[in-house]
Amino acid sequence: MFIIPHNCLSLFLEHYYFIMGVLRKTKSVKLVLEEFEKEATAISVIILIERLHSMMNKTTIYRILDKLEDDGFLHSFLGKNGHKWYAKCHGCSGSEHHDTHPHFQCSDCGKVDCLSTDVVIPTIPNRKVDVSQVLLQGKCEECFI
Amino acid sequence: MFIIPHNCLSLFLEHYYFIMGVLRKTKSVKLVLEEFEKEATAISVIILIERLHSMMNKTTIYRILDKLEDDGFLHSFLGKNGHKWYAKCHGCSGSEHHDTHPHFQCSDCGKVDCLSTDVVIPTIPNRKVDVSQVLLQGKCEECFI
DNA sequence: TTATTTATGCAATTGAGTTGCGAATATATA
DNA sequence: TATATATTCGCAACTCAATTGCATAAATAA
Repeated sequence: MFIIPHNCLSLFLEHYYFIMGVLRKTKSVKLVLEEFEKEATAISVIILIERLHSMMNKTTIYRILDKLEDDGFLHSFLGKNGHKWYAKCHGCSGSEHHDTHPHFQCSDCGKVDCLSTDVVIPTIPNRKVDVSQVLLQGKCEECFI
Repeated sequence: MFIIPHNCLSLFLEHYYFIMGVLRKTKSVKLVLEEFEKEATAISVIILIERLHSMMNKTTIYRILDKLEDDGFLHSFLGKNGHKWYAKCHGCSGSEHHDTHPHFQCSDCGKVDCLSTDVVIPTIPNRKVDVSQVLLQGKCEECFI
């Protein structure tokens, strides 16, 4: 794995172009990647469309997010009302996603973070658990007085 | 709490009518309750609409489910594609829901169960966790060879 | 530069869930 | 039992996230 300095847009892009299965270096892909570079937290598709709608079509956004997830660059999950969110992956590849970490959504401001704290999933008799989706809701650091 | 024999429809209904804030004993409410009496697992709204569409309108189903949840008789959660599921509550009241148990969705047959096994949610520094939603996915007892 | 492949924009569509409103039905009152 | 009145229901229209098909635009290969 490469270590990408947090505010280096070009390296971040290069990293993606180098590692992943992108076929064309388009302006749209660059714009979407930049949003995730700027943002430490997760971003919902709705917010992303809102931010980028003057620069690209929502269909394009959906398609790029799909692709970035396939490539192991982003992972997706559902927020509290079933809407889709995306966040950067750490240590994932195109062939496998390693992000079974919980997500935390603030009930006040709506912000969503990836938590590094692990949630221990108990083994269930006679069942095989492949994926675990944990969404915690409450007050985030800023809304928690 | 009353103990309701599992195959006794009338007692099940009476229990609801006795405990809850239902105002009218309608045929529609009875039909929905009977579906949950028959079924040990959770039921998705989509399946419920499919089953009952010849007997009642989908709007009515949505409204009844809403009400039964308010009354603490059912609890709801989102399945893997963000669609709503409902299951019977155990030990909930109109004022408070006690079902923070995980749900298990089979990736083969799609069935969803409530698990009694508890998932321990770690305390997160500087945050207050109010709600935890845990959805596990894998193979259920029947699809697990 | 030109040919070829892939990505994008646009418009239309899908499908879960919601809303407003008039009609039907359950319960209360006489 | 008949009538009043409050709640519930059905229907149609709507909202909104997400998807699809197809013609056009843009990126890369030749």
